[in-house]
Amino acid sequence: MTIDEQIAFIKKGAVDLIREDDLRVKLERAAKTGKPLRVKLGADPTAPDIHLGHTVVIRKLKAFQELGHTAIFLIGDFTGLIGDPSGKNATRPPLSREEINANAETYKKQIFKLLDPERTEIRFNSEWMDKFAAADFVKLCSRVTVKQILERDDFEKRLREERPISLHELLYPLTQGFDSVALEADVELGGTDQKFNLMVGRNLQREYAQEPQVILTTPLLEGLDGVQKMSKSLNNYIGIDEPAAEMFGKVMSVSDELMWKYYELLTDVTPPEIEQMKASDENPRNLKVRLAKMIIADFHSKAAADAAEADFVARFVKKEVPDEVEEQTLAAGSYNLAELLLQTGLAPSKKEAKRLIEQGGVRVGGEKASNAGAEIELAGELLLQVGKRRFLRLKTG
RNA sequence: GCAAGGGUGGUCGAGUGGUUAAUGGCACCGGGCUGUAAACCCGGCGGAGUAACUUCCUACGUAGGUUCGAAUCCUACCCCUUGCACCA
Repeated sequence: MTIDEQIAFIKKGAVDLIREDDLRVKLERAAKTGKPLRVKLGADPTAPDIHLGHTVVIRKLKAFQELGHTAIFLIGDFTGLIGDPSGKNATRPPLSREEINANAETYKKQIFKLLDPERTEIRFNSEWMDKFAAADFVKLCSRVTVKQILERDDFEKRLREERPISLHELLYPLTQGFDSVALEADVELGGTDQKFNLMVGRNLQREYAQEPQVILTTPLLEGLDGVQKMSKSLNNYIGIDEPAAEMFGKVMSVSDELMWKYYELLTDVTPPEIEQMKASDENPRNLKVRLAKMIIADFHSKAAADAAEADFVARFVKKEVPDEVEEQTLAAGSYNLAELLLQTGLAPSKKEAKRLIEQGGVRVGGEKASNAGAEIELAGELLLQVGKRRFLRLKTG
């Protein structure tokens, strides 16, 4: 790839690139000297449960890696003690070393679905911050002015609204910025909400006589609802550990409109190709199927993607029973239907079981059940279905 | 420590003595329709028992109290937010 092509590849879907010229210089030098760039991405040490929203920026890290550069995945175990100021959370309870290590392992397991472990450094900022004496910290603080820190939007806003800001919150951007100095980062990635912190890193590096890092920010990805950002707490996310079939269904439930953004941020399809698809009169459903399969292939495999599609078609389009059905074994005999649903976990309570039956959502052996009090004779195999997507094969034993 | 405001079901948020398992939105579940687990429409959405229900139990921060009756009033306590004071 030429340098221009590399830049285009890196820029795709990004919001800020500061500065493109600096990036060009760095890329050219790396090409000439053969010395890869050090590209940093910071993460919280709290329970990692990566979803597609997080992968937008991770894919950028991957992009650099594919161009031959070094990915640095920084786990902010020290900064985690502060917590990125959102105006809401104060100091967080410190995690134990064991918890941090366990979380780091989970991170690795998840990010290596995308990244190449051979070319990824996993680092912790406690590595250098724990060695910081109070005097060192004072020195660090002397490198920036209060005014500079208060420029951060949410600080500025809180100040204006006369809401409190704890002193330690001001230290967060500073500490994160210093990580870039410690790591000698050439590039730092982050979501748009990280822009200020990334800029502080740039400024601090200048203070410490390093070449300032290039910063690249990525947009927040909307979740399945198409409105709010993808997040676990809003339950509108697709987790990268989810089964392929689950991912497929979730992607298919994304609106036609949002599908384009997913193409842009979650695949390597180029902007011209995306435009071409938009212009074609292809059924959007088929384009969405393609999207779903690409995403699944990243986290599972091509084969799993094909299987997920087949399963989806069978289950929702043809309304067939899927190939793989969970099984449970019960003693032969007579069972009250509502109780059976409760016992097998298909319904959380008897009342819910009755509701499901009354609303026509339950099938027993393929037949729609209408009587919640029905006695079911269990001998041999019996297929239970609740709704369109929950199946259970009962066996006697 | 003082003062003010607040703690309601998965969530947000009404309700300020009596059809209150508690309006409404969101989320979620089932059904219909469809190119889709989209949109839209319909139904449901604490639990238990019943053939059924104007049945029973549990629930509005915690513990008591007033009352025929309280999420709603009183007392104590806990927690959250904000301001002030103390300190400097």
